[in-house]
Amino acid sequence: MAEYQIDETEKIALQTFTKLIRAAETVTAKAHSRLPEYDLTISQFGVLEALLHLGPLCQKDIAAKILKSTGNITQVIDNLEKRKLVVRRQNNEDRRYYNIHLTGKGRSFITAIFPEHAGRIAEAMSSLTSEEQQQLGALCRKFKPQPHNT
Amino acid sequence: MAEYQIDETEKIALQTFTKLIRAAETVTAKAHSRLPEYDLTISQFGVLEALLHLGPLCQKDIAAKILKSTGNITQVIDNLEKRKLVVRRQNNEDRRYYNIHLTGKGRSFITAIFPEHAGRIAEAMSSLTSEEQQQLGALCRKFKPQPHNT
DNA sequence: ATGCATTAGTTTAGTATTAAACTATTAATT
DNA sequence: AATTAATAGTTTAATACTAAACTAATGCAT
Repeated sequence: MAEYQIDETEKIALQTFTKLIRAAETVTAKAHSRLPEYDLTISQFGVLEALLHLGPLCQKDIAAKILKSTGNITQVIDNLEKRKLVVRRQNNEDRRYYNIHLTGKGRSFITAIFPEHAGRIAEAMSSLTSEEQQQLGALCRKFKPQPHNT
Repeated sequence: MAEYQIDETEKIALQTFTKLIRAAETVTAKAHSRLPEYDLTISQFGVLEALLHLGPLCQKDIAAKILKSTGNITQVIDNLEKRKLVVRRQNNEDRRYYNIHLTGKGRSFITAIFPEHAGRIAEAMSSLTSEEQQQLGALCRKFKPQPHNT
């Protein structure tokens, strides 16, 4: 009986795990399908979106926000800076930090494309009613992320 | 009123989307944290697991199963074959196909490590009760995946 | 039968990503 | 004040992955 319990619990966990991963993959694939048209990677988009909604951030915070390594962020910011969508500004109180700001060009760019993107996400999520989405969100919130180590 | 509805719907979709992605990321990070100790990538593990539970598969089916491109599968199978964990066997009825088989070594290897891996997934999922997991699974199942194009 | 289209798998070239070693700056300890 | 530790960001080397062009085999059409 106890053995059955253990096996059954694990079986449910495995099945749910697979469904969760596949759902996430399905939805992200749809949500990000048009980013190449804007010449943006998912990470680049994530950075611009974060800066738009949260204001200037240092690279470490950006890394935490979009779940990537700081080494990767260096390159993503490099690429965005080359296109003059963002700019690095060294913090004068603590010169280890660079605060990353949207440029005017960057702001109008992300402002212009964000609504379409949001619409695409909403569409990708529309397999669920808003009520179901809230249930899903409530369940997902119970997984506490561990801080990234890099 | 209609306008409010639209915005509210989209807002919920965006929030839920973020939570879903983060939950998937959190759980996979925990679940796969020890794979490097077995000298396996996530994809390699996925292939071995699929072969163990589903029997021999052709590369296209493997690609669909682990959500990667066929070009990538070629390389993953190459690497597993070098380590003599799997073997390619050309299908004689249709010689375009290679059926990928676990070797004896591959089978005992994956059989040995799978229980630990399953335990790790179960642990990662243990933020939710089995009932909650089943609710989560039921919600996730409503997202219908689109077939991969490559 | 001969060409056309499709399909499975491979190759190639390029990109995103990471871990780990490194530099530069700041904070803490003695 | 001097040394040590911690922190933000960069660099380096390596890997996983993809898209797209390609090869080889099969099925279909006229």
